[in-house]
Amino acid sequence: MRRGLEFKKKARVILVDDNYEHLSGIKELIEIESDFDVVATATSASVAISLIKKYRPEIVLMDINMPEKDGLTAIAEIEKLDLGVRTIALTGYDDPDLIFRAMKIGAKGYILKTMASAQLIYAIDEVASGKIYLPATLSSRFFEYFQKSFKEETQAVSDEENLLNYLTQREEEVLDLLTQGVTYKGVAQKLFISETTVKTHVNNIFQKLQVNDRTQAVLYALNNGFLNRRKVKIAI
Amino acid sequence: MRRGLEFKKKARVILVDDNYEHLSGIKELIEIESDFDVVATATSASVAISLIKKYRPEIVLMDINMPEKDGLTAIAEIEKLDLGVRTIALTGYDDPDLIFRAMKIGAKGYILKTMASAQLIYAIDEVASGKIYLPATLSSRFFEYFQKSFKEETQAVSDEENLLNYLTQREEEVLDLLTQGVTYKGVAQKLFISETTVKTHVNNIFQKLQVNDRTQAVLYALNNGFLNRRKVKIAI
DNA sequence: TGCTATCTAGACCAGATGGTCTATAAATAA
DNA sequence: TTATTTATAGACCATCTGGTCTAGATAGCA
Repeated sequence: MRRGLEFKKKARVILVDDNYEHLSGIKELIEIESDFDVVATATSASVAISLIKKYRPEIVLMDINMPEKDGLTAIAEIEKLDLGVRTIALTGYDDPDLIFRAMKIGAKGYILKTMASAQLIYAIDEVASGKIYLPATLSSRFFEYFQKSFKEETQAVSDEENLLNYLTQREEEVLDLLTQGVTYKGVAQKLFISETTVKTHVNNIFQKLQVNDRTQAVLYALNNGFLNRRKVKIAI
Repeated sequence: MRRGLEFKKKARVILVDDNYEHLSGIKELIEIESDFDVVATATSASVAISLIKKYRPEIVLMDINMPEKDGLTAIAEIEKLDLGVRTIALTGYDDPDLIFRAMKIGAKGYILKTMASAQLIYAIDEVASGKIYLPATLSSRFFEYFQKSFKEETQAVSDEENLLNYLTQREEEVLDLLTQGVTYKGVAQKLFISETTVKTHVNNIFQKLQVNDRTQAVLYALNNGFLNRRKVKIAI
């Protein structure tokens, strides 16, 4: 009874694991070691989702590695339901990609089955109180992955290689409009220049970016940071 | 002397903080409470960078809030140098946006000035040994921010609103090629169909996506998750 | 069985796009 | 001053793109 006397309602929990033995093990653990209320258990993701709709628990402990519908997809679905249910991913693997994807889709915690039972209870406690919980080791792994994918995306081309840097001011303005799907005629009107001038600029842009048409130019611009002062992509 | 007797080389540290009192305070703390070697200190980011080039320390403790060049920019520059220096951001603010940006550009840790000195030493220890360290509270804040920005991007449009979901299999294939900058002729060749058929598909795509030309179609596709099974954008 | 959706493809045409060449004015750098 | 860069714009032409209409083949559904 870690939390002892208190006024807050006991958090209700649903457990999901395709392994029945493991399921009852965790159930027992939680009931003995904490004052959380295990309102239901499920051995498949689809059953779990209907139980969640029925019981509206605060917390769902979801095994990631399950046949049929996997846990990650299930978590995504639960998040989409937007019932305020907070999901903790539970798995045997500390694969950073798994961790990243789980956190991405909205898991509020991620713990390993090999971790001590106290850590599991602590995690539920933290998540139930509105926090997001990742053990330090997993957090570290997550960030390595996070930074790595970021680096690959952003440092893929240096300033000298980024052909966008060779565009003139006016060419940038034209390209900016092209990336918004504006036609030549539209560009001409917006910039108060003739359509032929637009074409001249566009041809220069093509040459500088080494592309053959507007679509490729737009794609080049989007992929090479033309708007990336505001938005950044992360490889998944 | 937390680490006591050991064979590993003492990690060398450079401290950066525009406040000189604070700087010497931390220096003293590190020298008394740990066996790290403070090889240099700096009160500005630009001085820090030259010191880093000179001393090649393992660790840099960088204050984020400084006049002139701010700490985040400095960290980004240090990362770009690619000297294997591991930087820890040190600041008074637990603003999730700051944390996110720091981790994004490659900071290996982020700690608050208000945190206990033991935590600072622990953070250096962890980072020096190759890990990434974020205290649980900051990590939690980071993830909230991370998930929020993610949700905004991906759930901006529901499935029913996402016109991409109304495309047929074949139309998706065509659009996929268009988003790679392929011409109609190219699409025809790749899909082994006539150019007229491509045009028919493209026209249907335009109608379904309610756009007027290929560029707009490509933009719609990119902005509405056409590739988001692989790549995901995060608002910064 | 008939209805519907999907994929295929042709015809015809207007207009948009892209390629190339030339040329002028203004600003800037050598 | 001269050369270069940038922004402007016209001419000419081939090709690509997009709009509309028709239509056959196939598959699935009611």
